[in-house]
Amino acid sequence: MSVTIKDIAAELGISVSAVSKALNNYPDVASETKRQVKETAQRLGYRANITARNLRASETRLFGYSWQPNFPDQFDPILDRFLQAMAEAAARHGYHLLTFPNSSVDAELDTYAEMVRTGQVDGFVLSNTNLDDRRVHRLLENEFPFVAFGRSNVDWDFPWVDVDGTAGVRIAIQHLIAQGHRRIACLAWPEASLTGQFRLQGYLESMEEAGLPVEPEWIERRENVYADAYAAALRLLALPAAHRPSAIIALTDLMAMGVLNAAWDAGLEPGRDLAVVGFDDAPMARFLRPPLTSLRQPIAEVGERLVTMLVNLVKGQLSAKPHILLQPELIVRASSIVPCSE
Amino acid sequence: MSVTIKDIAAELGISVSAVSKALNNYPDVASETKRQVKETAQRLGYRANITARNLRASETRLFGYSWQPNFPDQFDPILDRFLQAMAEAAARHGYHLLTFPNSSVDAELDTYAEMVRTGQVDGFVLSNTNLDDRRVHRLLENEFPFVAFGRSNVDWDFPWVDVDGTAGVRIAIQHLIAQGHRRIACLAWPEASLTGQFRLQGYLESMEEAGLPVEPEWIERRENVYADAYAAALRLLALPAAHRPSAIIALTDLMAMGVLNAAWDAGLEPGRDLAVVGFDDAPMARFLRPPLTSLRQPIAEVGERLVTMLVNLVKGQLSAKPHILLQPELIVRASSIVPCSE
DNA sequence: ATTATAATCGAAAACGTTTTAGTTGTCAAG
DNA sequence: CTTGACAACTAAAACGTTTTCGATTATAAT
Repeated sequence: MSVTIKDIAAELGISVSAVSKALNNYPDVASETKRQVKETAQRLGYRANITARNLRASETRLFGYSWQPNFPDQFDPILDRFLQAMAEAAARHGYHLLTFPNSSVDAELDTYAEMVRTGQVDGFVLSNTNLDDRRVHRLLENEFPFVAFGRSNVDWDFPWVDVDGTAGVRIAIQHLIAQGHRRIACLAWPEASLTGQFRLQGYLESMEEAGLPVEPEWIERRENVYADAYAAALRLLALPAAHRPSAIIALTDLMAMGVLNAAWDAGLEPGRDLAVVGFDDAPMARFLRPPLTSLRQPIAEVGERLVTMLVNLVKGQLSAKPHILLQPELIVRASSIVPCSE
Repeated sequence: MSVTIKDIAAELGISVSAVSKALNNYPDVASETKRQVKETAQRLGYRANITARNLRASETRLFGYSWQPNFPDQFDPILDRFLQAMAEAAARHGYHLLTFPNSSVDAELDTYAEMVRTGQVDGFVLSNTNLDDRRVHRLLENEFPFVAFGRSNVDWDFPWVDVDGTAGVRIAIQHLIAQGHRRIACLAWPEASLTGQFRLQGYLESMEEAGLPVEPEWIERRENVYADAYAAALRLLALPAAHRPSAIIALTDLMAMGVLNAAWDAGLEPGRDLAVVGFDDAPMARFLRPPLTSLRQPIAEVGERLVTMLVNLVKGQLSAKPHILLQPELIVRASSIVPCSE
């Protein structure tokens, strides 16, 4: 069918091992032979059979990436770019990406186990990790190569890249304070989320630094669901005037959309009567009404760093487990630029 | 390292071929032996080495899916669910998905060629096909298995699944007409797009059927870019009152967002002063202001059908090339439910 | 008792590559 | 003339399966 190493050997009247070594630039083959081999390989259109090479080297040059389908009304605004960044970085190193969304944690764990045992991938990229993450635990246990977008337990030593949510929210809060806001609320996540903790911490820190009080009712812990965010925002806006926040930061653009609509429905104009900040800088954030100020994650860099880390890891060229914390960028738009009219 | 077929053979004192045949339920192996083999395989935690099996069978049980990164301000609202549907269907048949976004058509073609020759995948899934699609042309030429989300030249015989854009837009227009609208505009795509042609055809057909005139200036052909859609909508809304459309259908939700914002900026309230319909039913469509009426593509079914078709194709169990046309569903929301006040 | 038939298993090749351990031949040093 | 070093190559094993073909045994039919 397709042209193999054997065909080249036959063509030149030499052995297959000579051909293989010529193609792989072994030192113990004459440069003239190398030249001839490469020339014939080119001429016959030879391409090494990946599967055979993989069997020999017991590797697959494949990385697995799994994510969990979101709730129906949710969406992952950055999956697209994340996948692209990872796939491109992988291709640069001769790897490819195997994607397998799983509907549940258990299904995901099963798939991991299956892939580890069948040797289907050389390593994994995890995302949305959390405290006591079972995937991290399992892979550490099996000593299988992986990197993670996100942190987990501090005593688990594994390579990760994360975006500094604390610093990001601090920047956003400082931006709001600079515009004169003093009553700032935070639409946070349930305590179980480590990412949520980091981001909330940024809120608390910067408020305290600015000497601003934080009323307990300004912190709403909700799931990353539109309806929950909408309801919470309505409640915040219904507070008595002296306590009503003039700015709200939401930990997701999805939640920020709930805030925007709650404001409109409460008879307020977001961007004028209420400052709103989101997180993620989803592609549609700039098209909302008003355009949404949001924290942009350097998602392409995250993907690129993760993959190169993983490549080095499987090659054994990684002495310590790197921990990389990247900084988000505040993209200021109309939803937060109007100074607070105290 | 890991447990192979040889270990089972040694454990039971039989040959590797017997073990292999037992595991694959060959008829010429005693049922008692089968039982023992399977029991030991279970006990030792045996998993067949995929690479070895692939080399033997000269297949990879991998399907390739490539897509082109969108323009910066665009986003693919359905990539997430499409990938999920495909990956899950693939997993059910023992296949996995290799994803490799490419930045240009040429890069994509190169990657295809590379993968075909190295035998890295057993087949491809294409999407966003168009007339004279070079990918389709190449793969047909090489007789390499593939299926496509979308149609192409009528004289090219290949398996595809598509969503009936013509029928979809017809439903939407009929919905608008039923609400009393008579001046309906269409924010279409450049002529080069086959999908755009199909959808526009639905507009033209249903307008003609209803005996409604179509003024040339009601058809705006623009790229699928927010700014272009916004500008076009502003122009439509600036038409003299007698010619100004009371409803606009956009061929994408992204373009529909441009229409919504143009309406607001023109001092109109979309949903009350102007009906707007989009296409795709992006996840955020329901959260827009007002919630956007849109045509929902059965994207999960598209993905599932494509993959099962491809599985049958590579297995040679496909006599004719199937052509499947699925119907979109009109999701009616506030942006179009208020009857036109003529 | 002989032969045919079926049932069960094993030996070995094959997939295409890489790599180890030689093997040859040449040439210079002793 | 021997020895050793070196360059350039080859044979063959190995990776873990699957599958063809032949071998063995037992059973049934003649």
